Amino acid sequence: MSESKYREWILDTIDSLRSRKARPDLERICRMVRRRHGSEPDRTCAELEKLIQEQTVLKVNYKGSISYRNAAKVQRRSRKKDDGTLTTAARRSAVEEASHSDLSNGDSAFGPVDQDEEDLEADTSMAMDTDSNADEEGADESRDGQDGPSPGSTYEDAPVPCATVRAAVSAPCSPSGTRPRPGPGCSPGSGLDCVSFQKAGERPSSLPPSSPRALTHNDWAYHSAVCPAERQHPGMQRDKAVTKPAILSVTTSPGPLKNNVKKEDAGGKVEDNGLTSDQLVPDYAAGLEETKNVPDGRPQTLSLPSDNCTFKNKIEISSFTAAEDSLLNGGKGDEISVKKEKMSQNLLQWTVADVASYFSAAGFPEQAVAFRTQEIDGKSLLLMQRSDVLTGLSIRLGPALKIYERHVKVLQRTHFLEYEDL
DNA sequence: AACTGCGCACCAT
DNA sequence: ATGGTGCGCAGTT
Repeated sequence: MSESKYREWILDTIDSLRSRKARPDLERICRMVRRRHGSEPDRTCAELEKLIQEQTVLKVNYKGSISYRNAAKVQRRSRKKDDGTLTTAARRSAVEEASHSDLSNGDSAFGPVDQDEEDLEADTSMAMDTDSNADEEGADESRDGQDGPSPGSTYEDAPVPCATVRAAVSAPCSPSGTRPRPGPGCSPGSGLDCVSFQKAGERPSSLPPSSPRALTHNDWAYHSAVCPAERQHPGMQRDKAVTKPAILSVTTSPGPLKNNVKKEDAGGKVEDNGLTSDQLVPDYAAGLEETKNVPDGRPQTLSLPSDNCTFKNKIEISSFTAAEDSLLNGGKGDEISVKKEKMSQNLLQWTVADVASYFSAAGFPEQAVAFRTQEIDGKSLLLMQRSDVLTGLSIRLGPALKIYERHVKVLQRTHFLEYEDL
């Protein structure tokens, strides 16, 4: 219950700061939320993390510092102009495209990437990664059950990652000095630090190695969504030991699939990059760290066995979707089918949060909100019909069509096929 | 002291 | 050229 409230508060705050031409950074967001609603910075920070994970809020690195964006707005803006001019059809795609790109771009670069389906897929997969992170979120919010690792504090996790990152980078967080102080309440030296230090700009170099989605341009940008590692970050502390696994899982998702499907591009790095957002920043430096753990930085193909997390399933699903497309082009199906299996089974267990995260990750953060609002969980998703998606969610036709055709339908088909087989 | 408004330079497209 | 972003500073609460 408080979650939605926080979502509102935070998005509102971000909008507010933006309109004031002030950078919507952690400190300001926390402060404003506290002032307006009396919420403690720590809590705000934690909630913000969740929003980032579900991509309701995008964390980006802009001009050397971290900023937070209202995902919904970012999307729209990106091609407003075009919209007006284009035909309905065109508009539609434009919008969609925009959303995708936005997701990845996060920042000022709401890229007008109109590539096409391929991009979509790519984005999707990328996004998925994000989801994977959501680990905690899934557990916490939806609390499927078993997994909830620990009642722990979500927010605590954030700090850790940062610290990690910091270490990796070697530069302490405060360097820039631009920012007076880390965050209001969000654990001192925690997420904020990471951020600030990252902005320093050195990060880029460190990323390259293994980070799947190495950032390519601008600043190094990574984003929770983007970085697989992220999920770790949430639970990093406790998972520390499991760090690798997490990574793996990540890999499992989009990256791997892709790799599997198209091994051609050796490295796979290329693909990732494409998707990559310019400035999305993953809070969790964990990602980096993880990356580091893996010496060769090669895409770890192992699939993570852990089935405990719901995310994983999610990820796979998404991957699957993407993979499916890839298949068309001639990929290998074995792996996919396996994933498919997992995914379909899990679909029934998806919670409302899982569904929302899925669509956010798939490049439809704005529409994901609608799914959440309508309380669509995995079971409901299976029952959705075309008209439900197109008109029942009150979302724009363009995204709705794509969501139905590329995601809902695919998920349903996969799910039911599985059952038939069984 | 904290908050707000905004001109203007930056940056990406 | 266009448009988003946010620094830095002045005004307001």
